[in-house]
Amino acid sequence: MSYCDSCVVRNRAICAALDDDEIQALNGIGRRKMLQAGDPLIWEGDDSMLVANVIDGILKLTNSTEDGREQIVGVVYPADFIGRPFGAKSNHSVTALTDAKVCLFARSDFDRFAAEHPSLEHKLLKRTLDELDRTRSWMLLLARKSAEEKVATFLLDMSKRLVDATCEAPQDGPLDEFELPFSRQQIGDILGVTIETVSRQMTRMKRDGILDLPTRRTVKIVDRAALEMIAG
Amino acid sequence: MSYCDSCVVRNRAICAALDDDEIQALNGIGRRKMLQAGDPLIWEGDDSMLVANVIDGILKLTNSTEDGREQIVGVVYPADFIGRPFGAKSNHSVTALTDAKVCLFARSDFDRFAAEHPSLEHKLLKRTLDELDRTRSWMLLLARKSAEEKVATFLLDMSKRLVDATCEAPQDGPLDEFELPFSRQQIGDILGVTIETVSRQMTRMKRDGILDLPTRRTVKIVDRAALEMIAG
DNA sequence: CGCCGATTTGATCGTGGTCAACAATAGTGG
DNA sequence: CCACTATTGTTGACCACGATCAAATCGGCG
Repeated sequence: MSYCDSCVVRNRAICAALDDDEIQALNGIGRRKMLQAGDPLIWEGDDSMLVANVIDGILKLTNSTEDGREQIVGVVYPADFIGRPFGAKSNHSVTALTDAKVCLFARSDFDRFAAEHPSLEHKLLKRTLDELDRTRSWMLLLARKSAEEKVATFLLDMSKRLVDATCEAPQDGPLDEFELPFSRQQIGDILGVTIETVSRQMTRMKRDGILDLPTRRTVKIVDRAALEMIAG
Repeated sequence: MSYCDSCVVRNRAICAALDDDEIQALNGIGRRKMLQAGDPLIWEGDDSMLVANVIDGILKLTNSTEDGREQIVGVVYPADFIGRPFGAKSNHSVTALTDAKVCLFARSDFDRFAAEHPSLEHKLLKRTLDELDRTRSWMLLLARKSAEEKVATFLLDMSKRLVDATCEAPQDGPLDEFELPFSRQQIGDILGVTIETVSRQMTRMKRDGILDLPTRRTVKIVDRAALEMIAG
């Protein structure tokens, strides 16, 4: 009997590469951990001792300058992988944005296990390549897009990414209404703008009939075509 | 007899994971290709049919908006890997910045070969994880740093990255004088600023005695400490 | 209801973009 | 080797977007 048998991400996380015996072995070196919103998991610059799979919740990866400017460089969702195997240093901090549950491994244990299970490394490689592509696309947004384009692109991205996180029933298209898992400050930290700019852009889109904002965290996309036009 | 026997990156590229027999097999599915500065290798949005190892030269990876704004999302040097194995689409264009030599594979051939050679995938995974870390660190620069900080950070990065590309004799520390492999336009495309801004920052640093700029492409770091201070 | 943090709104300012002219260098042909 | 041109880089004037500072308002929670 192992935790993994009932794991909700058993078939989506990199664990999907493993058969039952292998899962059993992996289970032996991992442990579950609950995090509350705001809890840090890894600190930038620390020795990288941990890796993890996200079971539930959303976490952010951040880089900071010495004088305190922060940039969110990645957001991880259930089934995503966290941490830096085969490396000595963590280059970014990991912090829970919502209450979260992760499956935690000592890096050295994981490294050893991975080296013996090529199919696991293969899945991790595919995942890492995908993440690299996504990250590179985001660079174009950070460096070249206007505040308006950034916010529009962000909202469209959310409406796609939150599909399976939001509802039990599988849904194919993007969501037209969803709860933001981020505060305005965090949206600013993702887009590289200030909270005031995020706020102004969103209220302007509401005024223009593109969005509806029933509550602070709820977004309803009224005119998706217009939003896509703005996103560029 | 294979090309690989005399390959200058044989021991630094992912090929280093392979023994002589395996190299022989890989050699069978690859071919060499020369590129001139400016030649495209892969187009953004194309079906991803190619992957490659860089043997010599420098290439850029770019993303563009529909209206023509371009962002360089990565720069690859000798021994680096190019392309998107196990995926359908290329998310960015690849173009030679200098004359270059690459070792080219059909993606499907490479995918098959990689699946049979876990040690190759392991090297590729480590490389991809490193590249992801580097890319994420660059996001902080793009999103949060001032033009002055961007240029300073860029020059310091160059002085490290160009060490083994520049001179035959191995040198440990960063270079204090080097040739930029980029035009002002390309530097702007890397940093997410305009050519005028790059130019102004560099001439200001020259005026302040931090740099010397003997020719357009030559940079001499006179006061490294000051440059590091500015880079933040 | 009253408090506190999050968000919105407003006024002002500065960095870096834009547009334009000019300078310097590389490239080409006589 | 020099004249001519094309390309690349520099400099200046001006402007706009988004940052900053400040105040008002909203919303959650005891």
